[in-house]
Amino acid sequence: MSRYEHTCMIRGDGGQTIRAVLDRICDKWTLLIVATLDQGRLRFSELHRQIPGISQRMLTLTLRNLERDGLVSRTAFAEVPPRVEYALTPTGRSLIPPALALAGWAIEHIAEIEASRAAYGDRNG
Amino acid sequence: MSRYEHTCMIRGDGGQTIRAVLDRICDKWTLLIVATLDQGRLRFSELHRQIPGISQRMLTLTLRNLERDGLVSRTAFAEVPPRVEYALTPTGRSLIPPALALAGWAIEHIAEIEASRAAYGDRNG
DNA sequence: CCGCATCCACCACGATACTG
DNA sequence: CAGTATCGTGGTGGATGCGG
Repeated sequence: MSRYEHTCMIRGDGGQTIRAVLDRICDKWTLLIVATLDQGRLRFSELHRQIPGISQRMLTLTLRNLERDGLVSRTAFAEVPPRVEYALTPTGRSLIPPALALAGWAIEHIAEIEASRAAYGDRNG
Repeated sequence: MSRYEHTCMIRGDGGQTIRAVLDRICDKWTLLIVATLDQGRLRFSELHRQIPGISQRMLTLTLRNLERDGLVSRTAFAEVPPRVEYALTPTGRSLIPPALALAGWAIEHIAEIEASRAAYGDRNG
């Protein structure tokens, strides 16, 4: 089976499936949160500390979406002060390997991509 | 080396590298175009036909960005009527395997994600 | 055939302030 | 501590029409 036939996995249904997932994981913070939770259970404030630049709002929103999609579990404790812990579900953990594949590609090629972009910017606007 | 240490590839520099790549490939059409070009050289109109739903504008825009980043090469022929062919560069081809990894995950888990989403929607708004 | 220009709707995201 | 509410904004992408 050629690689071209494999890419039917991507083009398959007109891109519906792949794009459904891209819409899910390709926002600004999702992958970062999933990678951070690979450490294990973390509290809201710990996540907030470990992910530089994220706002409370986006952390809350992204975690809600991840919970809704079954990638992250949320456990609230009835204490004072309140405590909430987040952890990856098995489905969430299964996202890590393909995410690492993508990250590996990123690290390997980001330099030449930016070089090409700079060169193109010189030739044009 | 534990998997947690691997995820440092993602969290590494505060997410700068991984997000630079996500910003590049996670728009609506990039991955679909790259997968389609895995067949080989294709003309503009052939791409337009093979990717259902894409507008001329977005096809042009996305191809320009891919060319700028060195993932796609563009060859224009001085003919009447005009003919332009697009093909993956080696860098562009190298994106296919990680993209397939992600697509594989998508196909494997999209059903349970949507089920979880539906169940969540029932429990809430 | 291939593409650019313009206009416009939407929404992801950030900043800020407030609550149990 | 762990959120919610509200407002403002830039950018993405769709529709349409024109140009080489």
